[in-house]
Amino acid sequence: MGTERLDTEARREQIVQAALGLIARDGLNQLSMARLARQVGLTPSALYRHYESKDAIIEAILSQMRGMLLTNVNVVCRETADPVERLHKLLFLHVKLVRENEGLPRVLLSQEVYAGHPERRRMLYENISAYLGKVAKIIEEGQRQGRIRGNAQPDVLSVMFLGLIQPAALLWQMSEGEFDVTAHVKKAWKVFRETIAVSSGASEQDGDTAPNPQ
Amino acid sequence: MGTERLDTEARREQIVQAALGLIARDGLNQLSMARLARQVGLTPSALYRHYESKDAIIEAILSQMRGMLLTNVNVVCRETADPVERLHKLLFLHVKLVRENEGLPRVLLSQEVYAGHPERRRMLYENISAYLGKVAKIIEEGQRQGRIRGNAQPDVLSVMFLGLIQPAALLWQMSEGEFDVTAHVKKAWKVFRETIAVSSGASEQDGDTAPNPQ
DNA sequence: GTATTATGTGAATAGGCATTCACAAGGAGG
DNA sequence: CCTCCTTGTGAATGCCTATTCACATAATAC
Repeated sequence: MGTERLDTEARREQIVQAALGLIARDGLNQLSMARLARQVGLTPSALYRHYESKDAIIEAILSQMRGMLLTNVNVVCRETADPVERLHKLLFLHVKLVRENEGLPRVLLSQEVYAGHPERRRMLYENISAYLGKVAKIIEEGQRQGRIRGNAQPDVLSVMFLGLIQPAALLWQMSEGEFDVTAHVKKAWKVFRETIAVSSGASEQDGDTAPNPQ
Repeated sequence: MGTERLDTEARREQIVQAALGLIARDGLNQLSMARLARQVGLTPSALYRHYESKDAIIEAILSQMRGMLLTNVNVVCRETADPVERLHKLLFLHVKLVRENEGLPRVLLSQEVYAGHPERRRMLYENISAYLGKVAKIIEEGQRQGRIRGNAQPDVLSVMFLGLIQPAALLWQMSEGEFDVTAHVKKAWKVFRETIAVSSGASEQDGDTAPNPQ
């Protein structure tokens, strides 16, 4: 075999990465220990030196995904203070994430990951809820600042926000790249921005509507 | 066994229904010929009297789903002529469909159905595209009638329309019914209606804004 | 009636699956 | 050098999978 000995920490990382690649290419239920082992250049049994079971590997994948999503939120919150701009940046970071990591929606939306695993299902739901909660927080702040219209609930808008990407990502994957996610999301964002913007004119230009930055 | 002899036409229908039920409960990759056979009260080998293979069964399921989606479009087009009301009704028919048929999103969004099947992938994509195309047609007509704002492309709005349901359906399934799809879609529709409505005041009431019907 | 066709059964096949275990060899500490 | 722990292998286990085939029985045609 390739048989380059690696310490378990590096191997674990390598295994998760390889798994994500395989899922991206062939889908989740095509992921087998044998294929995964071949991908990292090991024998199937060697995988058990680093992960207790296949389930443990999947859990590692889920954990990594949660990390990626929450990282995006942190990034946009650090980069800008404007709530609308935060949503804007977050949207396109999400698109980038999905484009560079096809395995992500394949796992998050597959509904096969948590078929017989109640705790895993609950964990996934709480991860997504956490993400949506942060989006809602951004929206809420925008409403307090008067930059986002107040006559819509933040949690409803946050789910609609997710709806800007999710169907587009699906179409993108289904069409094998034929459908242009980025182009669609750009246009959809434009509509959404006008939707959430306060009615008082300022639709295109960022201006002096926000008095205090923090 | 249950062994009530049925002609192949009735059996085929019964098999597809049972498969949908199993998928709804346990997910697609838990669907096996053995389980399916037990569900309809037959032996696995008996299934091959009515379907050539497991793939053929899955294709029958996909075909049935396309039928359900397109039926909804036809229903709303027969029930009302108003484009906005058509979208409204279609949205809630879709919710009803998903709620009564959990297997539908589990197949349509699973990305596992078409993993190694290029033609099936293409077929699914064309089905969804056809559905979205019809939605876009409705929107386009609304724009011609002056009931829907013209400064957004119908195809973009149609994907956004899908985005009103899809993430909500996902959350509903993930939370095992805890997340209230219907309530969310109601609120999301309200926002979306205001988004697509012509800016000239008439947000709630149907008015006399449209000069020529065709 | 008999012959034929449609629908069912049960056993068998061949392959993939996750997982385990006895063993080998590298690398570090003494 | 010897020892121990870590990381690898390859074979084996038991289970589940889709599919096939020889055979049985119900219904239908003549």
